[in-house]
Amino acid sequence: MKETSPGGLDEVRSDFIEKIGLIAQNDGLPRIAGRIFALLLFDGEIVSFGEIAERLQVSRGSVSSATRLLEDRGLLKRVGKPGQRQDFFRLADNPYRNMLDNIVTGLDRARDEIGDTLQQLPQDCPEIRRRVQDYARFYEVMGRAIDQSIKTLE
Amino acid sequence: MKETSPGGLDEVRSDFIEKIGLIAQNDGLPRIAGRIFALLLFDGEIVSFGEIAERLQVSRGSVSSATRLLEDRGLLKRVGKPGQRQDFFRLADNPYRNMLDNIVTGLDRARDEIGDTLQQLPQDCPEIRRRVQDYARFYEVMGRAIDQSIKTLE
DNA sequence: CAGAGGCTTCAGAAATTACTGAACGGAAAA
DNA sequence: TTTTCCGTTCAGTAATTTCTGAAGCCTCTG
Repeated sequence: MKETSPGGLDEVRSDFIEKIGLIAQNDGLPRIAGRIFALLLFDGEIVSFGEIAERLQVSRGSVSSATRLLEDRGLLKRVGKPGQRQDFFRLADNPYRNMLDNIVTGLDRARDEIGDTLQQLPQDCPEIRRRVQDYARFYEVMGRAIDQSIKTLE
Repeated sequence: MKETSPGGLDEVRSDFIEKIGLIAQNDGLPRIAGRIFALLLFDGEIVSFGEIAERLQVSRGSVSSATRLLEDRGLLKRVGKPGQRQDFFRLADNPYRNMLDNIVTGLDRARDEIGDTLQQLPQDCPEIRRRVQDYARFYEVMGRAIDQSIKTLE
């Protein structure tokens, strides 16, 4: 008996892929990017460009931009196969670590922007400065916490 | 000399408000919500419903939905003023703590959904299970880290 | 060199989300 | 009770983002 029985692995997989698509959307990524990530994560194999387009039923253009996005973020790796002209993809070696790095980068940027405001604030309004400082601290503390979790994860 | 000198406090404030509006948008919140939060943070005073609409040049409808959103998330507090029919707002007592709580809630939800998939996966595909488990662990570790940072912040 | 295969780019379509403004309902004031 | 003042709701509009599909370009193959 194959694993393609009704209510079996195939359904779990497609549910998973859709689920992660929504989570990605929630995190500000294109839905398709989440689905591709989920596909690679679930199957754990090297998948071709064309196969992604076919299995997810999306245009090649979408696959191109989504894979590039994921590649830039260090979530997947583009690999070549000898004798094959197509591009192939697999999960990056340390996708979660890279996700966390990306998050920390974003938090740092936010903190820096708030820091700029702080610097522009004259000394003679200490209450405002303190409130803005508290806000900056929020991003700083969260960034540090996530930075810490990178070590936990390894 | 008043603090309204050109290039002075007023400009820093409006820059700040716009900046936080964009950060909010980046975090998946309506821009207006971020602006309102920034306004209350910067001024540190109790501000009326009408004043928010006027100062930010947005419709009363937008103020209504954005303040409700921020209120639900525990970022601002709606208060009454004796002899005044208008609603007034101020920052919540512990806005950053509540922001972090909200983030942890979202992470927990994601982890739970992935956990559901894990439960549906038969035992005879240990590789898939391990990969999905790693993914769930990512959300779990991050959630714990942020939970930890709540204590740091207090 | 010609042809084919394959990724990328980009202009436009589709979908989602935010925002407005007017109508509504309720509470305070007169 | 009538009037006034406010906040909320909702239908429609605006703006943004995502996705598609065709044209373009490069590389490999024969």
